[in-house]
Amino acid sequence: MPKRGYHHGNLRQALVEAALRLVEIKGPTGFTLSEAAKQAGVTPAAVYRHFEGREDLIAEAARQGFEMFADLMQHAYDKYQPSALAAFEATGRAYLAFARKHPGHYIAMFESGISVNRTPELAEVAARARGILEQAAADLSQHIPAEKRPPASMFSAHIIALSHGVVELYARNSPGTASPFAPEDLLESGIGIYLRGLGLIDADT
Amino acid sequence: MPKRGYHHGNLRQALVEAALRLVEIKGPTGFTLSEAAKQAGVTPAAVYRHFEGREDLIAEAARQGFEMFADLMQHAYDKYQPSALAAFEATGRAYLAFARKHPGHYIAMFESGISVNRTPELAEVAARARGILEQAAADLSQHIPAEKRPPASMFSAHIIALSHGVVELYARNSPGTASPFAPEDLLESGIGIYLRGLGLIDADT
DNA sequence: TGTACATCAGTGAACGCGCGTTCACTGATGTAC
DNA sequence: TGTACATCAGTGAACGCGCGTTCACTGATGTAC
Repeated sequence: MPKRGYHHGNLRQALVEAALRLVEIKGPTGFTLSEAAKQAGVTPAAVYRHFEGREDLIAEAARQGFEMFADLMQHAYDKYQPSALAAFEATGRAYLAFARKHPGHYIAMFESGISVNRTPELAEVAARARGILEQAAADLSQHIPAEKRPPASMFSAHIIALSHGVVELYARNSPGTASPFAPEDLLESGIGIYLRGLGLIDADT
Repeated sequence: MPKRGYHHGNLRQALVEAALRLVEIKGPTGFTLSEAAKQAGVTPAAVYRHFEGREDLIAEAARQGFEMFADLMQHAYDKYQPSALAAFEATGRAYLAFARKHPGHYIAMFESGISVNRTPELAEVAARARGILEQAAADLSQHIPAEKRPPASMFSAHIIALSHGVVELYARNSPGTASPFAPEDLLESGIGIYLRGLGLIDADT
């Protein structure tokens, strides 16, 4: 029974976690293969037993991020069924919550410069995450009169863009860009106004 | 009459432009002082006659970007006066237009990792740009009944976030992230729905 | 249970590279007379 | 207009550094008998 690997135990995952820590603290540029190896208590060369190279390591960090992200989305979506509206709002909130809770993953996914099409696995899990938001938007779109109904994937694109913008501009510790609003409030109110604009919630709230 | 500088003519600006080109083509990481110098036909050491170092060079590129950005915003705002609504919409559109037209500047400003508080000049011009959007939002907010009027700076934050999100996620040449919508349409429709949500434009459009 | 062997995760040294930065210099340009 | 001088933009060589990657190796672990 091979309870542990050789020597280190689980170096592969330790390297991913070191990379996440680096990227979180020092930004997308701050990650280097050598430093990640050092933090995992290992020689840079050891990394090549588990990854093809620098890019492959950060891509794995991003993949794990998308996996968690998609799970979180799915959970938020399921939890508020069968209300299309509540489910849609919840997936939007889950976006920001994820960025707050897992900044390293978020950076690896969206700011590290790796392409989502780097590997089929990465593309697949990213598509899964996007698919959930689009499903929520499609559910919601049922409640809009067919003749004035814009495409559902447009809704989700709007919400993703708004969420991403809030994260990048207001939820980062950019010194001096301090907004008087908490990112959560900003996103919540923005989504609220948007949904009112779709005629899906009352105007007098 | 010193019509030109020594030797090169206007190395300072040539270096800024080389940096912009690099950052546009190879991303925020792709810029190096040495490469910028090389592209300007000059030794890396020459850069130090005009800038304190690498950071100072990219910061100047960002500063010039914010200057143009603020001018563009101001122009969009002025052009559609006295209609608060048209002016607000126009500043939103100007955001995306700027990102499209000056990708190098945009990257230097928002993706290069330099802080807007690096120098007072940079902070000042960034504040000027933000101020125009907030003014447009404040004008607009006059048209909302006072008792149900959210703070104006919240409007502008929503629009900035949405615009930034659209740029980052849909207006970049990220292979495979291709959306079925043109970024301009996405932003236009998003702002439209948002303004409807504020009760500022008719619901039946 | 004990021993001989095979596996392979991690080592340590080395590589070539481009980076940002420094320094004494040189030589083209502008200026004073 | 011509000459001597001062200025200072850009040079070229050098630096120390950390990077990603390669390679032959070693020695701990797992396995066969």
